[in-house]
Amino acid sequence: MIHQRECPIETVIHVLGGKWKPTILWNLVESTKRYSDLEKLIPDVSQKMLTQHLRDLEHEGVIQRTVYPTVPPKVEYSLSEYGRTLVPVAEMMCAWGEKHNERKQKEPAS
Amino acid sequence: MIHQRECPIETVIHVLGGKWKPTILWNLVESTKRYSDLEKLIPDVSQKMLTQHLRDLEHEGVIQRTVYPTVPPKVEYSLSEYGRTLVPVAEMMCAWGEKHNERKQKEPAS
DNA sequence: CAGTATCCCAATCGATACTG
DNA sequence: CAGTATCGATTGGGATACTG
Repeated sequence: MIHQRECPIETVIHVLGGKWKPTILWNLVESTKRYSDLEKLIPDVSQKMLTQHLRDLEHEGVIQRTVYPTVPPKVEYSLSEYGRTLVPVAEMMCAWGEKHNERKQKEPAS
Repeated sequence: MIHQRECPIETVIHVLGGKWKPTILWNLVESTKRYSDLEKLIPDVSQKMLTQHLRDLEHEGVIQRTVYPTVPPKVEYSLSEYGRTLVPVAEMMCAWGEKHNERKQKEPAS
């Protein structure tokens, strides 16, 4: 992947743009969650995508991964302080998205 | 494509998430542009993608397409009033994206 | 001028099976 | 419990050629 991002909007889309990334984010806003919690909270996500998205978000510094070296293993995911700076952006996107969805329902023709 | 959008963030990503869509949007914020203007302003976009993205944005109601039935044809694209409601959202995304890009440059390690 | 049409490659995502 | 590995289907995007 080329890491010249002319447009910073693409950066946000890159960070948030994965099928389950927004959902993961919302779930971690409330509180820290274990891997298995996220699996239950997001029933339709495959293990592959959940793991991949968690790794991506971790790499971007948005979430933190904490491993407890116990048997069986315990891994917790939480929003980092930095990740919380993304929340207002996500909320603004969410607000526009909601209005847009309503609008599209009202005018199927145009 | 399934049009159930559980998360409205995905809606925004769907509207703005195409390789050249943000760029197209920025170019239309200033003023109305002709198809050929956009081709010149965005040299790396292929005709296929430019046309496709313009159609997408038009379908979402973000831009307006005006055809002048002259020979040769003249087609103008402009941001709709509705499309302008998306600009503040895009700007907020842009601001976060810029900071994020700076951050990533500063800490290549972690 | 403003597009279409076609072919092809790369990335994304899902399903399934397996493991420290 | 928390993953990894592999395969295959779908989608996004680029290159080229052609048209009302």
